[in-house]
Amino acid sequence: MLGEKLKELRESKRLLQRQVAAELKVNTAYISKMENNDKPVSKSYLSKLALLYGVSEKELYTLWLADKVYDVVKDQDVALKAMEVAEEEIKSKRKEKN
Amino acid sequence: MLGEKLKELRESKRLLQRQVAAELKVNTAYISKMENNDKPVSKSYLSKLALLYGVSEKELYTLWLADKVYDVVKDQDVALKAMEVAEEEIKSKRKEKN
DNA sequence: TTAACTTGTCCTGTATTGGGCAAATATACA
DNA sequence: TGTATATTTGCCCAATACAGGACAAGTTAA
Repeated sequence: MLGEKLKELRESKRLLQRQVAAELKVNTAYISKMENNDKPVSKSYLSKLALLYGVSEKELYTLWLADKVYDVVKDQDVALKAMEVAEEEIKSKRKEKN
Repeated sequence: MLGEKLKELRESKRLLQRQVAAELKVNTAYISKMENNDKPVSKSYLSKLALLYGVSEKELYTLWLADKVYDVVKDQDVALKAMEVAEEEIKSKRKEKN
């Protein structure tokens, strides 16, 4: 999800992986892997990528986090149920805070 | 969430941590930590616990997975949004399968 | 006071990250 | 068509993080 987004953004900006790689000071293989979900995107690059692509860091971070959640539950048949339970927990913790 | 459940179940069965610990062949400190969410519950114990407490392994597994999800998103202000995005991804992947 | 539970610290082993490098593929284009 | 450029893929590796506990000491509850 973050990978696809990054690819979309890069293409919409007409940038080459080579250019993005230079910006992040990594090689193109790593960029390719990020965009294809072969490697997790390192959190530390989110701000640079957001700046480069002109989107908010929050947007990228949300997708980054969604990827992490997805990794946890993918292929599990109780995935949706588990997420629902976790969601309720989040909500109830938030209420406590107030 | 799994921790609380395990504690509930144990108490409803009138078992001591010592007894459960013996069953799993670990010491009571570890049991205590599982029940208090100080340590993740090892997946490999779920079946034994389910048997011991007379509940389905699936039920415990769902809570176990919910814990994992919760760990990923807790304290993040985009938690709910991220989960929602991940949920959509799960659903769309499932549709693909058919 | 004793048994039950919790907490802090420590340790070992395994898994995961964050990459690089080289080779293989795909794409564009003259 | 050939060839250069872009991208992907496979394999590798070091560093770090995390799991799965043990143990001892501290607390709590009967």
